[in-house]
Amino acid sequence: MNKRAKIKDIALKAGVSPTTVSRALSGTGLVAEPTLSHIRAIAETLHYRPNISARNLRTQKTMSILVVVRDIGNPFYLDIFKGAESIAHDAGYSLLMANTEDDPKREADYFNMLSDGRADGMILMTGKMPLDCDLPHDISQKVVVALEMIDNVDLTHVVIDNEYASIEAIDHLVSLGHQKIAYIAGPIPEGMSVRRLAGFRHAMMADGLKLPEAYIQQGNFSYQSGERAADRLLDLPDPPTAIYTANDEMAFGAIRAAKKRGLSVPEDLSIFGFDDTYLAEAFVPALTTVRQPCLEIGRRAMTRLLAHLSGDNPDTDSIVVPTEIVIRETTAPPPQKTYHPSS
Amino acid sequence: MNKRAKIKDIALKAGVSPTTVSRALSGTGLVAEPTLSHIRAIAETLHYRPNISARNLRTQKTMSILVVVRDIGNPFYLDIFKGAESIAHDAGYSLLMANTEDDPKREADYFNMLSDGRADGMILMTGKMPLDCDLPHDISQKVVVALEMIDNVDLTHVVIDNEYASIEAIDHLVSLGHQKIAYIAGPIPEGMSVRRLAGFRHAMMADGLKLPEAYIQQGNFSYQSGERAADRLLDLPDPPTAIYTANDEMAFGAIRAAKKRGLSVPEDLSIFGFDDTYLAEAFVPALTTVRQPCLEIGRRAMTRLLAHLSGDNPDTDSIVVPTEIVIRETTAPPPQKTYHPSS
DNA sequence: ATGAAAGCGCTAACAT
DNA sequence: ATGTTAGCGCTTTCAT
Repeated sequence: MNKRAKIKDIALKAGVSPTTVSRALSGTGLVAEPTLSHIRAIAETLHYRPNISARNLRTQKTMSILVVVRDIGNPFYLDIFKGAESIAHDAGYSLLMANTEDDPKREADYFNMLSDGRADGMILMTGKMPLDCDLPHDISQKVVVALEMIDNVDLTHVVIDNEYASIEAIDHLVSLGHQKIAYIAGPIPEGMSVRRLAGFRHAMMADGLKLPEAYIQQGNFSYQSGERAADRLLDLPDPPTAIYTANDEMAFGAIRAAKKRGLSVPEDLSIFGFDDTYLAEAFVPALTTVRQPCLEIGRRAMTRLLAHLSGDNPDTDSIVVPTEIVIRETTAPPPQKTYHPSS
Repeated sequence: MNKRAKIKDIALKAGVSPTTVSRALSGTGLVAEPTLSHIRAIAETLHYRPNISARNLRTQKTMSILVVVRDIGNPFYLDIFKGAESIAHDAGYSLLMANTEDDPKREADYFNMLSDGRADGMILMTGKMPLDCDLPHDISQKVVVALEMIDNVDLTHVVIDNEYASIEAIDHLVSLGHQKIAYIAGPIPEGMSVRRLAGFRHAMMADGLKLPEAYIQQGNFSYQSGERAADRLLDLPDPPTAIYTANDEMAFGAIRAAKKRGLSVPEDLSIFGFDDTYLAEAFVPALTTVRQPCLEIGRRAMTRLLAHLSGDNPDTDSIVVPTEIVIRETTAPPPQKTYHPSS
């Protein structure tokens, strides 16, 4: 094996200048036909492959995009990755995994990578801007925010309408006859949790339902916290007949809490999740939930980012992708009034 | 905002040569003390950050690693990513997501990226080598195979002992009193599926149990296929009292099949999964399963790869990481039979 | 301990 | 349509 061929070698062998070779190979359409195919043939013979670092240095691009999340171990991001990856790959871009673990140093690191030209753009899903780092001056054309909103920044956001989603969910429960509906919220004051809670309050009010404060319990998105929150709810003197949760995992926890005390889901207690994660469908009983179109979020975010990078669309207006409720097996009309749960 | 400072600017301001600046900043220890801190101070003032493309071009490195999977949407990889990322990040490397979708073209693409110097190394989890591409001559120092084995290649493998894992699982079921144990396999002839099936057969034989061929059903790792396979098993004239599955999702499907026909898990039927995926624990009932130490697999694979890249350890001997069985709520002694006395 | 000079491989301005 | 020239910003001999 010799060393790799470079443009110069091809030029020499083809009897043209390196420039012509470069032009021929990158398909600028500025090279006449006989030369073109001649060059291509030689490149083929020599197994030519461009040196990417050299190109990157010259063009000031890297053809890679940072995808920044809090926890790379969270399955929720998977479809977003997948959607973003498919768009990026088609455009010749690669995805760089960026995992902040909520560590401010890491958050800053990844922004520095952007400034350093180690990546051309970023899809930011941590819900926060970093401290202590140089933001690129053209940040609005390099960063798209997805999933979690960040207030007061002029960046494109790709998000769902958390409030509307809650209204749809509650409306469905109400249409089944539920009046005593409780909510298990995510950690406050995180933006997403706050908005979903607001949506719930809003929906309950719009439907004219009573909402005792004890009907709002807080979890941290883990199934364990959902189980504990549901325990508190079911211990209430006047427990709810339906529980709406801020994510699917807490819904799974709530199902566990119900089963533990001999309650059937959905006969004795309805459960409504949020996210339509992987396995919501496989769960027994299959979870009724709000579907977030994660593939779509990933695609839209990447599409907009690429438009920014190519200068095709500098707008930073937000993109709201629609959610839909998916009715499965964990919701049903409330039980008839009895003192004891029926078997 | 001015344009970014470069080494030359610092050199000018510090009254030294670019060479000295480079040496000072990369900590080679070849610069005397007064100069050193002087240079550092100026770099700080100018917010100097090195141009990575230039460095890459010069050093022929990129400090990034390809992580190649069949389907980036599969949650199973998450902890492997996480483990690999933590090691890589500490060493200053970034991870490039590579998603093959089982497309030979993509598989080749990612190897080409390696050859092209777009990435320094690769962790390969697709279980196959690509066709139609130039493999780097020093491939054994650039590629580590994880999770799925590839036969006849001289590359480091980081894998679990699928056979031993099956033996442990079956032994547990046997110790509970089960004799009629069926298996839902993954797609044959994929390496992983073949090995787990072999392990199951081996274990059944070792325990002296009868194994009718109908007790081995095949799925494709989806929960739906698990449900269908379990249906076939439970329709048998002499159905099993325990089902062992090649992954957790198919186990969830089997639980669904059982519930559908009014069978309780684990009272009427025991289910034993494989992987200990996310949610195995949250499932109701919580799934008894074989835990694959994915974080560890990711860490070990990356550690070895970095050792290869730095030349510290050129060995390609395989690394076998231990599994363990996790007993939760889906396994119990088989139901009593009036005419079959048991423990 | 520091500097001068060369060059990694590519592409883009500016000719012709 | 093709060539000439220059240079992206860094690191690394090789000299002093």
